[in-house]
Amino acid sequence: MSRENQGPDEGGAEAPEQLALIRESVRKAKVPRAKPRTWRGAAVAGALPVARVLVDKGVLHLDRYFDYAVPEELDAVAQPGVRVRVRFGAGARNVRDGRREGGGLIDGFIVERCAESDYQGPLAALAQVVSPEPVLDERLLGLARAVADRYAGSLADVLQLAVPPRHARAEARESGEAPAPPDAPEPGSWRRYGHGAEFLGALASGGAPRAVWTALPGPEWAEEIARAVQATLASGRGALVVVPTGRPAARVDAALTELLGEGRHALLTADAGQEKRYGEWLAVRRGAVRAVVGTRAAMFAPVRDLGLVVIWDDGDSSHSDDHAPFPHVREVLELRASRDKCGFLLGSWSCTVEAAQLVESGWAAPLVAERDQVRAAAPLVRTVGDGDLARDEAARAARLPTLAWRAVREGLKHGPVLVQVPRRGYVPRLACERCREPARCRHCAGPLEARESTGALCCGWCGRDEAAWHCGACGGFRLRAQVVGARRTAEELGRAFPAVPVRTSGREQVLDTVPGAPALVVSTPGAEPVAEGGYAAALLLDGWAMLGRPDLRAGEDALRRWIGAASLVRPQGVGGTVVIVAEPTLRPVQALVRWDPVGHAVRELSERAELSFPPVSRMAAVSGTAEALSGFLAGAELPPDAVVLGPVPVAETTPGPSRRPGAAPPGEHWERVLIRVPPGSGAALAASLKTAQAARMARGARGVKGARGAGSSGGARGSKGAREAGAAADAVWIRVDPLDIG
DNA sequence: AGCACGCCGACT
DNA sequence: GTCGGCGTGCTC
Repeated sequence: MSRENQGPDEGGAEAPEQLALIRESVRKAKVPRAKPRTWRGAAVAGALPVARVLVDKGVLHLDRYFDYAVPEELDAVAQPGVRVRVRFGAGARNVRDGRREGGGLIDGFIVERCAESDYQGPLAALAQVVSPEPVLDERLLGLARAVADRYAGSLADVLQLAVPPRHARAEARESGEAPAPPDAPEPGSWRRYGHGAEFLGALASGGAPRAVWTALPGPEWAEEIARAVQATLASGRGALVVVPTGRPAARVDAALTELLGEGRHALLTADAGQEKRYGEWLAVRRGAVRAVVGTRAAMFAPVRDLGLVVIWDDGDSSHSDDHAPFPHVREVLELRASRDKCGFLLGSWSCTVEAAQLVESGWAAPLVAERDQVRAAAPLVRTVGDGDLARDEAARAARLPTLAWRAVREGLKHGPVLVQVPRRGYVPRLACERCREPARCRHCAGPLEARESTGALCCGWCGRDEAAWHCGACGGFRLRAQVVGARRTAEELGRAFPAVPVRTSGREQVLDTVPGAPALVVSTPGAEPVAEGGYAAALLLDGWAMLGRPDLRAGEDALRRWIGAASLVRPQGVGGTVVIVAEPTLRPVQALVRWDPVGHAVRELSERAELSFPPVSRMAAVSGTAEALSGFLAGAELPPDAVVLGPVPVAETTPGPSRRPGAAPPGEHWERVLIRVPPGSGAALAASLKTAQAARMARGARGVKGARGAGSSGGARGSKGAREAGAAADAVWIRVDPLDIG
């Protein structure tokens, strides 16, 4: 049943403007098309009087547009892409005595101007055009929609990531003119790679090459990226570079300034203020700046005539957005490269399984150096395994094997020495030092943990203290336990090498660079300072801890972090040495010794294929109460080749600073299924999940609380009885490409 | 989410 | 008759 408020003057041939106010609702035969009009009888735009608006209201509407009438006075500014404010809500149609009540003002974007609407009813008018700046052009909208589809998320959620909040002062400033394109660069150190010069040449001549680039260790990568950008600019196109954090962003920024001069590129990072951020973004959108380097939010930067997208170090978890629908920079840039037919460059010292897959599928070409180039650039890597440690009683007590000791002492004669220590709290699980049997609670067999505060042993499941643990398998009573933090390692090393300054770099305080003079630099992974002239040596401690995590990516991640540290060390030709304390038979350790991250990734990839694991198969996780989950699955029309794994109980909300999205709210029991589809069915899976979710929302199921950020929780649980409790219980969380599997 | 509509029981 | 609680459905 439709409830049209058709006025008496309805359906005639009168001009769209100057329509009388609608009074009481009069039911009439359906009129095929609604005429735009405004409530107070104000005039509407003559041509294209309907504005199709994307209302920015989260998960509610999924991907629907709403039509509004364009008042005459807004005709000129109400162009596609501009931000608007509109009345939205049930109250908006409460028409009595010509007064509209309720229906608050909310933000939206005009997506399109049309001659008529297919909505059968009177249109409300745009309340306000916030600014004439067309921030959401067709390209960006298309990309946002593709990302929403890929991740089974809502368009509005993606737009929140893609369009920064407006800042009026920034908008008022002129952005200036785009400078003339620079000359094409010399290949420089790109010559070290088989097809490096060729790749640059293709970019400079307007081509769209796609490459997975395994960067040689050392500091040249930033300049190499800058040269690729310059080559793209030389072709008259724009370029976009996304790096994981502010530090590498600063390096690429410096390299671009060096190569292109000031003012030819924008730096888009999270720590800039809103005004600066929006100003830079606008300069990019307006075409005044053609090159962008930034962290993950920059992946949506509206670069004009995009010719190249670059992602550096795609294995870094910072590339995964932490807002719904959790898009990953690599995936978004892949979409951009495909949609805009532009070049694509994925660079890393290491290699993810996903990168290997891009090469294997033929989507991108490998961009690698010859073996002798690798040997010339990489340090010498030596291992200290369990066997060596066992034979090395004295060193064991000091946690520093003889070989490592010697490498440090030797290195310190020639320059700074890096010591990489896993972060505290990076502990996998406690195990018997002698036989490696995991340490379990004698009551419930849960994993034993060391209490944060006291270090005392307790059970991670039942919480009981364990005062006198001994190994059930071999009777040993020593645990291989906590990773010693960077600070304590620094103290120990300071005592061992009293004449040498010791510096630490970690989460709280990250050092950017250290001088080339002899010093011990103790750092957690990812926080390693760059040393002037490179480190003379590096020591990678507690490798077992890095590998011990119950995660599909543990091996790949460990190798990435080791290579990240080892890449800061001088080449072996000038004495650069790395000592890693880890079992030399383990695959990632061997890959480090051989400096073969690609081989490692390729092997992982084939194993994942055999096991039907991502990224070969695509997975999605759906979580909620048992009831909501079964209801969702019953209603979903999954692709025929989908396999549903589970449900299994969701791990209790982890006690920690950030509650993981998809974890059960406190006091609720949630379950999770993983849904897996074979290669080629990923899009169908996402579509079916989105459809099922939309259908559920349309019926009573209330939106997922906190879908827009992990924070918000329960609401008015239990207060108003079944309705609200039922609504919360109905909600399910959907995450395509969940991170924590394995 | 909000909000209005409408159905049904209770009461001046 | 009419008031108001709450279940249902819509938002241009």
